[in-house]
Amino acid sequence: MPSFSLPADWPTTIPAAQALQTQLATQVQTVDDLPPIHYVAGVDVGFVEGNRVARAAIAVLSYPELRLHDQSVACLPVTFPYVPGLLSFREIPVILHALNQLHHLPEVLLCDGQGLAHPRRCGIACHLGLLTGIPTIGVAKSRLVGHHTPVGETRGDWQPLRDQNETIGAALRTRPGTQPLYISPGHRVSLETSIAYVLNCTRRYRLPETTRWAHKLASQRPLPLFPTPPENKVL
DNA sequence: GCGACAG
DNA sequence: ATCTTGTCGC
Repeated sequence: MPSFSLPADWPTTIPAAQALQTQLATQVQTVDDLPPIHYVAGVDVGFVEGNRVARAAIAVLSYPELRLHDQSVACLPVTFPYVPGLLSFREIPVILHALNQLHHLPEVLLCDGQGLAHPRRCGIACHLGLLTGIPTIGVAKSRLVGHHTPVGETRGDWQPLRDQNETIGAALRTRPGTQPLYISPGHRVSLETSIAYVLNCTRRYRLPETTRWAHKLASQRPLPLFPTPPENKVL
């Protein structure tokens, strides 16, 4: 079993978190450096208890069959507010906890959110990739930064997502008649390869099967340890 | 000052 | 993210 942990100097303030992202961005690798892929995983985080507790779920699927192979769910009190651009500081602690409970680590991780397509080029996919060494891809349902021309209507059509005169990701049509997904490299994966994996993990829905499984697990009610016995009402 | 703003 | 019923379209 893996044992990833937070760095000792984990930021607790917004300025410190932003400074760390600027520094981490210099270490992000956007050229392909992946082993042969046999397992792909999706990560998702949900909130319960009135947003006071974060629940992370990871679904590991065989590749390219996309059959569920391993899974884990972890909970942790929330310690950082939601601030656009600082998502990783809110979600990574509980994600590491869930990763540590996996029996089999995937060779690539599809994250819910941006990778390179971030104001400081360090979205949650980059951050998680740097902390774990696992190749990561950012898969977001909406845009954080950057602009693009209209995307074609056919599955697989895409347009570069640009910001400050550089390509930071892609708006990808994974299903006709729905909004495009925003794909960007996390760590150790190129944009072209990121797009290919997202398409290969997507069947008949807008979201990849990895993300759909993780979302399902994260929003699922935990099974009671002691199920309520059937009542013995006297009628 | 105003609009934008992953989950 | 989460709160929530019905509803439009293939």
